[in-house]
Amino acid sequence: MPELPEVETTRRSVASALRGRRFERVVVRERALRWPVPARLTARLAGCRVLSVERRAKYLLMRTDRGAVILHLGMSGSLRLVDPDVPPRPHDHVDFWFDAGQCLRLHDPRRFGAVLWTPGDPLEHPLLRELGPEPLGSDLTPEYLHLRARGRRRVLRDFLLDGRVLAGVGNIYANEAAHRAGIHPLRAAGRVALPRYRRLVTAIRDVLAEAIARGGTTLRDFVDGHGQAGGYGDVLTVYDREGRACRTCGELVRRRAHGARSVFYCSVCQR
DNA sequence: AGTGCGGCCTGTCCGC
DNA sequence: TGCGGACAGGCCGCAC
Repeated sequence: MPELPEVETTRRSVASALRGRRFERVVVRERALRWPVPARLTARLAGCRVLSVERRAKYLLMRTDRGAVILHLGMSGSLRLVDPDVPPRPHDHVDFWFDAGQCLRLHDPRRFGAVLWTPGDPLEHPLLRELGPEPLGSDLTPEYLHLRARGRRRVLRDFLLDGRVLAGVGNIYANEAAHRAGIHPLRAAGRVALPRYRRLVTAIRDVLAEAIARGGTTLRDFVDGHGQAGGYGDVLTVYDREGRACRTCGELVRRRAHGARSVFYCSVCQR
């Protein structure tokens, strides 16, 4: 579910409340997430001061003076700041309590998310170490993508979903960016020329930035740290719009199954 | 080395 | 109304 814009929206909505706070305790109601929530988290975290809340790809990093908490929202996860007296709902698996009474609560029905602790640099954690460049950073260039795609027969949509190529782009924004760039998402990544990768990089950046500006995409249940849904779903051009008119040319948007997930595109605008 | 798939989970929706 | 199956925003780990 949450892709880069939703994770970034979450980060922005909780960062100022958490920065400078000390962890008091962690309440784990369900340990069986993507990986087991580390045992004795309270013992490790109590007293640690939050230096910053950062994002890398779709991971949230709560850096402290002794290590970092790595959070992932998986397909169905969300984080909310809740008042101390709010009882947990089903699937509210983990509470992080802070010294001034704040509670950061992880909700994740499908339990594909993760809560991890690392005493070292979280960017060197095995799950993060091999990640490709941040799409909104200066490391992502048309030349980089073009080079990485050389000889690759994998379709563009899947190429963009590969975290080692590009960090944080999921199925919604890969489809949206391909549409904005006018490239068919099922075209082999290695058969896209450099000028089209220029358009694609611009499209990726613009789509992600606009999605962040609108607080992310809420298809069914995404909310930010204040419980607010995102507004980018209103302006999606192809994703989840099968049979509806392309906002550019009026042609009906098509959907095709590819691998485990759907590809959406306009057969007129995208070649 | 690059590629595709199974599997991890719950919830929702759709057709019968 | 119930039931089975498909599908959903991620991504690791494995077999080829």
